[in-house]
This record gives sequence, C-alpha cells and structure tokens, in this order.
Amino acid sequence: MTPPERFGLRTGEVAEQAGVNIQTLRYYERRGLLAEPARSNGGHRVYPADTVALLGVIKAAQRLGFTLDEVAELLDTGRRRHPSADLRQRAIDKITEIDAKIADLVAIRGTLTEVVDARCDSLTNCTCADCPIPFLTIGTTEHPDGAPA
Amino acid sequence: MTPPERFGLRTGEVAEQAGVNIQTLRYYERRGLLAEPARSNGGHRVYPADTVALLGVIKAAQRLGFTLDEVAELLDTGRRRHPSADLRQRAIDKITEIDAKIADLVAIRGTLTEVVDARCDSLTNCTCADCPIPFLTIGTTEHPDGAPA
DNA sequence: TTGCATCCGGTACCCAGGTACAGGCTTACC
DNA sequence: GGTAAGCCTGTACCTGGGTACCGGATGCAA
Repeated sequence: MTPPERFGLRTGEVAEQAGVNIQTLRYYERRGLLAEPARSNGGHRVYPADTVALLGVIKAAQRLGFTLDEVAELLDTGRRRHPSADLRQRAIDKITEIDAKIADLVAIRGTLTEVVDARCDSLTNCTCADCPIPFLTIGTTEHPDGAPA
Repeated sequence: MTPPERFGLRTGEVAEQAGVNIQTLRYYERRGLLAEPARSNGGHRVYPADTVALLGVIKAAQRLGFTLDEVAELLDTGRRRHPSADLRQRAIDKITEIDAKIADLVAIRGTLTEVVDARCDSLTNCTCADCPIPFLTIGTTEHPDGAPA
C-alpha cells in the first residue's frame, strides 16, 4: 500500500526507485513518455509519486516489445478520451510479431543444437559428418515490419 | 553446379550474388569479417569466388544470434590451427541465451494475450476487471550477457 | 578512344535507446 | 552560513549494423 500522493519526488529518487538512470528520465521527457513535471522554485524537477509506477509501465511495455514511440503513443491514447480498441489491436499485432520472433528463435535453436550434436568445429571448414552449417538458411521469413529476429 | 573457381568477382557481383549492399562488403572488411581481397592494377577489389558463400555463412551466423564481433572471432578461430571445441562451446552458450529470450517472449506473449482477452483499453488507466497490466514485471530475469529480450 | 557503369577512399549519417560530461546553480543538513 | 550532495541545461558520445554521398579514378565494350 503506497501512501496516497506524497509531496513529490526528486529526479534522483525517481531514478533510483524505478531503477533507471537519471539521464533516462530526461530522455523520456524529451521523447514524450513522461510529462514535464512541476519545478521547485530553483528549477529542480518535482515528480508526482506515481511516476515510478509509470516508469514501471513503460519498462513493461518495452519488454512487451513496444518501441518507445509506440509506448508514448499508447500512453497518449490512454490519456485521451477514446481508450478504444486501439491497445487491443496493437497487442494483437504485437503477438503476431512475437510469434514470428519465437519461431525464428526456435529454428535457430534447433540449428545450434545440430551444430552442437554434430560436433561442428569450424564455421567455414567444419570437418564433421552431416554438418548442418551449410544449411543455415533459416530465419529468412518475412516479418510484418520487415525486422529480422 | 557452379563452375569451379572463376577468376574473381568484383564488388558489385559479390554484393548482388550475396544479396548485400556494396557498402556492407567494405564494412565487413573493416570489421575483419572479410579478408582484404586482391586488387586489380587500378586498385579495384577482386574477390575469390567463395566470398559469396562466406557471406552466406556470416549471414547465417548472424541469424543464429551471433554479433559481428563474435562471427569475426569464430571465423578467425576456424582459420587458425586449433579449431577446437570453441564453436561448440559458443553454440552451447548461445542456446542458453536463446532459451532465455524465448522464455521472455513466451511470457510476454502470455501477458499480451491476457491484455487482449481482458479487453484492456489503456496502459495506465485500464478499466477492465483483473487487468494484467500492473503485473507486467516479467522479463526481468538476468540474461547471460545482460541483454533484455 | 570514347563514354558510361562501376569502383575507389573518406566521411558523414541513419536507427534505437540511451549515457556521459562540463560548468554552474540549488537544496539539505549541521 | 558553510559545504557537500544533488540537480540544472546543453551538447557530445556510445553501441550495432549498416547506408549514403562525394569527387575522382577505372574497367570494359563498342
């Protein structure tokens, strides 16, 4: 249970509690992920207490595979009136992307396992029988956004 | 069936056949992935015919999740006398890495599915019951190289 | 031998996602 | 009120994997 709205956190406190670099806070501010916070008389940033939680959301969304631009947009969309099915649709799209990535990784893992099992000893001059390396043409599948795994 | 060893390929031919940019060839040369090729009298690069295959190996290794530095090192190791179990060990390490990435992606996918199923409508102010977003603390597992998924 | 495609080296730039540093002001605590 | 820690802005730099552009030299075919 966090106490409801303390008086504000300084940059260093937010950074430490959220586990990010101070510079990152200002970077996120520039990128539009964090709103410009209030300032002390002397010009120091004073963040609302829930900023730490917001940073948690941002980091989580990043882990979900969203880029910072996407996160910014999602946060913005969420703050505006029309929460809409936008997030839902984006999540669905992301799932497709992630499935492709997983598929690639699984294929890659399979090949690596073959490399290990076959006791390959060189990328270019492997002397092992049935060397799988010449057949490494996996992962060439097109991804929705054109990004390889 | 490729004719056995023509007299050498020019940059553009290698690039086209390997499906890479010409600049990429010079970039790889700088990075130590491609040996400095022979030169024509006028100073133009003349590549041995197997360069295209080598580029295929490089691209394959990249798809296997090796960085260019790692690929360079692997190629170098392979070219030296002691092929050793080095590639094998690296492949094993890569498999561990890839497993961690897959695990993260699967977890992420699960959460995204929950987001979709729960009909979340906002990252920060989701109004749906049992909203999974606050619990997006997945993917925090340490990876061998410290890289998040 | 002319003319156009290709290649040369060098340098600068691109993307994402940050991180570092300098020089100066503020805040907090004793 | 002194002093150290913390924060300010602005700018530059980092990693990784390339890509683009420039002015000039070459290669090759007609």
